[in-house]
Amino acid sequence: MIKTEKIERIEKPLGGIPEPTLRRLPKYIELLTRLKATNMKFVSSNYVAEKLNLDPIQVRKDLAISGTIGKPKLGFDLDDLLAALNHTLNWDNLHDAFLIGVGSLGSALLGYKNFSSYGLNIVAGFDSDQRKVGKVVNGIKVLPVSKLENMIKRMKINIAILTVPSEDAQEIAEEMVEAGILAIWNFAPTHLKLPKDVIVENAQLTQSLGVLTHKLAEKTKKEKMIIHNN
Amino acid sequence: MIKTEKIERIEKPLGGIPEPTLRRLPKYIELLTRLKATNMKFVSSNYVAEKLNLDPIQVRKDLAISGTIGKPKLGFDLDDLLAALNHTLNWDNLHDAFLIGVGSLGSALLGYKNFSSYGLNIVAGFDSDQRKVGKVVNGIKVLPVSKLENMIKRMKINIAILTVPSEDAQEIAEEMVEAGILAIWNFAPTHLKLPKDVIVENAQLTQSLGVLTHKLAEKTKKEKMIIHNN
DNA sequence: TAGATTGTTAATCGATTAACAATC
DNA sequence: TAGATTGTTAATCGATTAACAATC
Repeated sequence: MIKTEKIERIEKPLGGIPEPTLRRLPKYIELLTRLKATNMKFVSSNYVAEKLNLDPIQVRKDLAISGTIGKPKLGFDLDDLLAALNHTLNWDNLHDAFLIGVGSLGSALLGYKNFSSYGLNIVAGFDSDQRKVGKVVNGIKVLPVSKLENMIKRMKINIAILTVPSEDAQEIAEEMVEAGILAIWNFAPTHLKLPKDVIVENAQLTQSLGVLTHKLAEKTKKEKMIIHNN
Repeated sequence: MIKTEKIERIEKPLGGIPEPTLRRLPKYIELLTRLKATNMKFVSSNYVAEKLNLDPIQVRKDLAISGTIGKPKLGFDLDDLLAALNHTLNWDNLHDAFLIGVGSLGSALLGYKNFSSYGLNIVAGFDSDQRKVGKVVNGIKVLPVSKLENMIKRMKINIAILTVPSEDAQEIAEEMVEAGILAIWNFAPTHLKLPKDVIVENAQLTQSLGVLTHKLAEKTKKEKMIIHNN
């Protein structure tokens, strides 16, 4: 009994930020970065809400979790707010990462220069295709996947970007977990079944596409109904 | 008064599926497709829940919205269920789409053969770079972006995949809306401000990356606390 | 039949929205 | 000061989870 209480008291403040809030933070960061470039110094929750089509109260609640305190009548200090939000997402320091699967998507990601703004530093690519091994794609070397486990251990890599075909994803993921990987950013459209202490985030391309095609069907249906009602 | 009531009665059943449910549907489809390949004929909500780390009750509620009725003791007919889920997402018929921005990510997407499983058929690419125009990338022709508006109108294209740099995204999106586009799948990490009847789905790479890096920070922090407590 | 599984109705939980006092 | 904006506390809403009856 006493033990349970203790655990709850320790864990509660840690998993503190609601995931919907967490998913909105990058939107704030993106907007604020744009505003900063125009030399704006303060920004109000109303302004942010209007630009992002959100509710001002929600914006204030969201921004509050970063710990920044706004000034009545003025709003939030742009620099402070940006720094705090970036810190909340852990985007203010770099994490080395491996990318596994140097196909067309993997190569595109290797070429994406902006990952450093998001705390990500890709240090090597891996592929099982001998023809790709040894190549340098956008300045990043491609190594044989056989060396993956060893390199994760040796370099103490925490983050893996998984861009292999669906069929190979589960197996490689398990290997990496074995080697001590802490987080996997999964681009393969398949569910990875791994120990629950491993952080898995799915890039979820099919998810957002599904929402889009479904909404489109609804919209078309609705328009047809309106026509029939006239 | 009477008018408002009428609108509500018409709209309620249309926007019926909760978005969290909608976002889980692709996961079900992916799993069921794999099971189908093993010649399984029936599947229970418990089995699905176990494979996807979900709650069985939630799975049953989710599957119910597709209209499929399960058989007590047996579960759901795999083929029926798959067909119904694909229909719910509108993945059972093809939609022509344009892709705008044939950079490395855009090219990677042009090469992605599986979009047809998701109801998507990319018929042309567009780019503002004269050197890319005229090229054929993975069988898909690249046209000048100056022709975009006209082609959307002429071919009655409903879906656009937007893979241009952030700075250009808003302007091109507005152009496409002008031309009558109904839905935009946005890969640019910027918020598009458009009339609210336009369907915008963000690929949200930064969102999922943000969740990952945040959770990683929490995890590391927690582990440090545990060490200090020992 | 007994047992497994579905599907529905009710309870709980958490996020969003509203109301309002505090403050520059 | 008056007015705009913040931040907190309460109310509402919707999704998840629980309980249980129905059925093969």
